[in-house]
Amino acid sequence: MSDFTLIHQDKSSSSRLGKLATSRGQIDTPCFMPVGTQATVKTLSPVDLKDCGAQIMLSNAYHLFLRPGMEVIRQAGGLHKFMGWDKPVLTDSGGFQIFSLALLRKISDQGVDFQSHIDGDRHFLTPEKVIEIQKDLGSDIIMPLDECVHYPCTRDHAQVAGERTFSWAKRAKKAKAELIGEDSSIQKLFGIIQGATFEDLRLTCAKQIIDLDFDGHALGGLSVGEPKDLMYNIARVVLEILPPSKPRYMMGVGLPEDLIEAIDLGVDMFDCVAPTRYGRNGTAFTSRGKMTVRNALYTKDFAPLDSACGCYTCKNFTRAYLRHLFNTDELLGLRLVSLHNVYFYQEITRSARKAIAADNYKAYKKDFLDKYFSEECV
RNA sequence: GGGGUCGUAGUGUAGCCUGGUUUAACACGUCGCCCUGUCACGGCGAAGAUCGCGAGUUCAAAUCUCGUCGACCCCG
Repeated sequence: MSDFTLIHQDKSSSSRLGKLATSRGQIDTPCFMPVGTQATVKTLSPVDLKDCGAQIMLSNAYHLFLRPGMEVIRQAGGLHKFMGWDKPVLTDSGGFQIFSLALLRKISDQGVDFQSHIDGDRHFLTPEKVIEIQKDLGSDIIMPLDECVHYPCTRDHAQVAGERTFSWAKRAKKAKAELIGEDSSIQKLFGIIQGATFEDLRLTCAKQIIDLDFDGHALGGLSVGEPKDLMYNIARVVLEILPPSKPRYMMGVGLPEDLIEAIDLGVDMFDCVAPTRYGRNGTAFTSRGKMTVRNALYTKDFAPLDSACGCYTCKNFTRAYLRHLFNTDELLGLRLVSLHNVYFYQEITRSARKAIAADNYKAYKKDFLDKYFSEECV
């Protein structure tokens, strides 16, 4: 019996409705995972997240390994207890940090020699070590160490990174079997497909990863600066050959329009810092597009951020008030807009699931994008 | 009446002593753009000032001199 159940395949698109079973509850897909790198989704409490409808959150093995360190997490009784979140958690391995903190690393086939961005201490991360860390974290879905490349990137470099990612995937799979066991109901291990923007490399990587029989498949290394049509094209090409019986996770994506596009192509899971980072920087995502909350335009605007939204922020506060909070550097502003944005993202997946169930995804998508990119602001 | 301090973008200031390297700087405010597996309450940019007004000195004045107007302070 698989932990992932494909409930319905939309007849108007490649979008799918599914359920992913974990020991901490089921996740309806398509789903969006708010990012809580430091064992917290910045400014939001677990109660806030649940109120938004978040079913799973993402955290990060690399960051937690450095701080507070695994001894603290072990003594706390695992990551869930440590941060007071009892729903599923997916942890990223730190593969992306190799990419984003590139100045502080040396990659070899054996692993990654990192210098901590916090105190300069050196650490050596291997595929095995990363599995061990995530075992101790106790996250419900764990990710193998991978190598992400920048865009643009040469074919040779992309090929080397893809091959290394594959060889690390094999080691991760083996380490998981040895350290945690084969039982996927405790912790699932997804395989990450790299290959940059080269279709043939992506397909090769995908086939290799598929053969290793992971619990799910992840598209890595996308949305790193490549044009959108390239990103969607690569996603489409890879998704076409992924087995429908397993969940597909598009790592680090994306903006609202990206979710809408990728769901159309058959992606089931997403994570992105956008709702929280944009929220902290004063941009709200609304059904009518992005809104820069601090603009003077809203000084005396006593409407909610989005009149179509049912979140706590929209039910209780006005644009004028939120603008005031940002203008005065009050912390509540960061929190209220982050809350709204996370709710908005959850609402996208909720309504997408409804549309898929009704075989109506294409119409839903068109309606969403028409409104989102329409010129009317209010 | 006498003496003094000060007048530079919407606001608050720097520059003035030791004129030119000033396309007059900075902060806040205003406006715009950016952020995609978070070293990120972050990053980038734009508009906005005939330097109170007038005259003089000088090759050259926000800067020196004189006058004038205005604000404030002290002494009568």
